[in-house]
Amino acid sequence: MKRTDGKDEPSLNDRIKNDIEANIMSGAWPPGHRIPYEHELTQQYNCSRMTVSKAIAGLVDRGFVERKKRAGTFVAIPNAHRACINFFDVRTEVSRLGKIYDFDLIERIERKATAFDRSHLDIRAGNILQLACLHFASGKPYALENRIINLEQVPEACAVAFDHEPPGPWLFEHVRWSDARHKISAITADPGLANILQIKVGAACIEIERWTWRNKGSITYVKQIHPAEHYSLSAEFVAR
Amino acid sequence: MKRTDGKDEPSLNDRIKNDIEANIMSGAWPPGHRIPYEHELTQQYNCSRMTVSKAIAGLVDRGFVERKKRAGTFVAIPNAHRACINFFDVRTEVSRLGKIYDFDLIERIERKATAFDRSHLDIRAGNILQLACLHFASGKPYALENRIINLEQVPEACAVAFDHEPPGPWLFEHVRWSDARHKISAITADPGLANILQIKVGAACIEIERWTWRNKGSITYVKQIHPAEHYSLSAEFVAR
DNA sequence: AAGTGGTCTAGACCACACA
DNA sequence: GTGTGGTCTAGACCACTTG
Repeated sequence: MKRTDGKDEPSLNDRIKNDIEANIMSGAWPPGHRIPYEHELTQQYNCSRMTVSKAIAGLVDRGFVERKKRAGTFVAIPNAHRACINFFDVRTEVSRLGKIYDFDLIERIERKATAFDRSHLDIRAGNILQLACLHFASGKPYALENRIINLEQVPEACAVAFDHEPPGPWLFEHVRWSDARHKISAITADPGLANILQIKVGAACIEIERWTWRNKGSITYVKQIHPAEHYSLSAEFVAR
Repeated sequence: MKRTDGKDEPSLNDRIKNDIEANIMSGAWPPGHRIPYEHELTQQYNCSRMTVSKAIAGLVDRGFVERKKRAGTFVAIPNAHRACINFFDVRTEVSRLGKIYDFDLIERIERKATAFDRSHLDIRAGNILQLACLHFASGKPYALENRIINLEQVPEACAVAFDHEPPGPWLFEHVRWSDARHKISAITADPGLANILQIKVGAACIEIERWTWRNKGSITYVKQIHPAEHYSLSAEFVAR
């Protein structure tokens, strides 16, 4: 079937997708319910199987249905839902808040990997670059960042001073990564941290640790500590 | 999509995907680089255009490339990366930790929506169900949960006592939602909270708030507070 | 053994953005 | 105009799984 010219906004496979999704959302097709076979939808929409397959593939990607060979396609039984956080680098984050970004480079050390570095970067040996910096939003401390970079994976970092450009954006532009793991915790400020972040001792902070890989090679480990008073994370739902 | 976890032979479109991805990952094709035209890939892999198109569609979904009509397909310029948290209900979460789950229903109130309820559920009027419960992991307080349910969207909840099944799993099974927003913050325990969670006053806690909708209808708002000492969130990278 | 989804082909027409 | 991606067809063979 050719597409009827004129008033066709959505593609046919989008229409099929939406129709099935509506049936699931309304509860008409509860979890575990078998949706029509592909060949039935083919007849119902008077289209080829490829089009039906593409529609269902989209629903599979979003976790609405599961395909089982020889049995059919079924409304998925949700057991978890997924929430996504968009992590921008701190500079971008502060800009998006409409505040003026600044940062101080506190420490920049190039050295052989210590036991700490080896465990956090999951490497056996090699040289690393350790960086510490304090990010400001309109003059107020916004986050303390401690980072180590695996120089075997990112040798170019040796040549960068990081006194004018923070390491986050630089890495964003220079290194492509394939995997990252984050750990989000809550801590209270000890006197040293409180002094740096200009908050009260015992104040709540959010700690974000991130390990980053390109394929199997560890790129960087970073720990960012934010005063909780003016910081929270927001995450949006995605089905899958 | 076919998940080739084992020693499966990858499909042709998977091979094309992986080849392109490898070129992007290695840096051979930097951000902004135009990847080969579809008809070129068609020749290179000796396959039909549909197969190439399917491969590229997968890369678009994962945020690796962008297609532009009349111009070609280009390596995407990353400006943020996305991390996903899998939220299970607390009962499942505790079970997955290998601990014994239990909970106490502290409060169950059915009432007309107050100003608090109306702002948190984004409704003008109506009846709501307020629930408070304390979750335990092997006998230790694991999380304090405060929840309100919009009875206009979930009238069946009226008939449920929630003294044997916690509200999270019940909602999971009975209501399908389309959108959710989460806010993750760090707080310190005041004396009341410390007493309930059996932690020290001033101890760090992670607070997770969640607003849930089905299409435009607000379903539930929930706030969970976890002692930070034994709790953190982990998030995995997804390109898009 | 039968019927499902998984993948693929070799075409086709279209809208669109750029030259 | 021209050539790109966007979508679709009407078949086909295969692997898998379950009745």
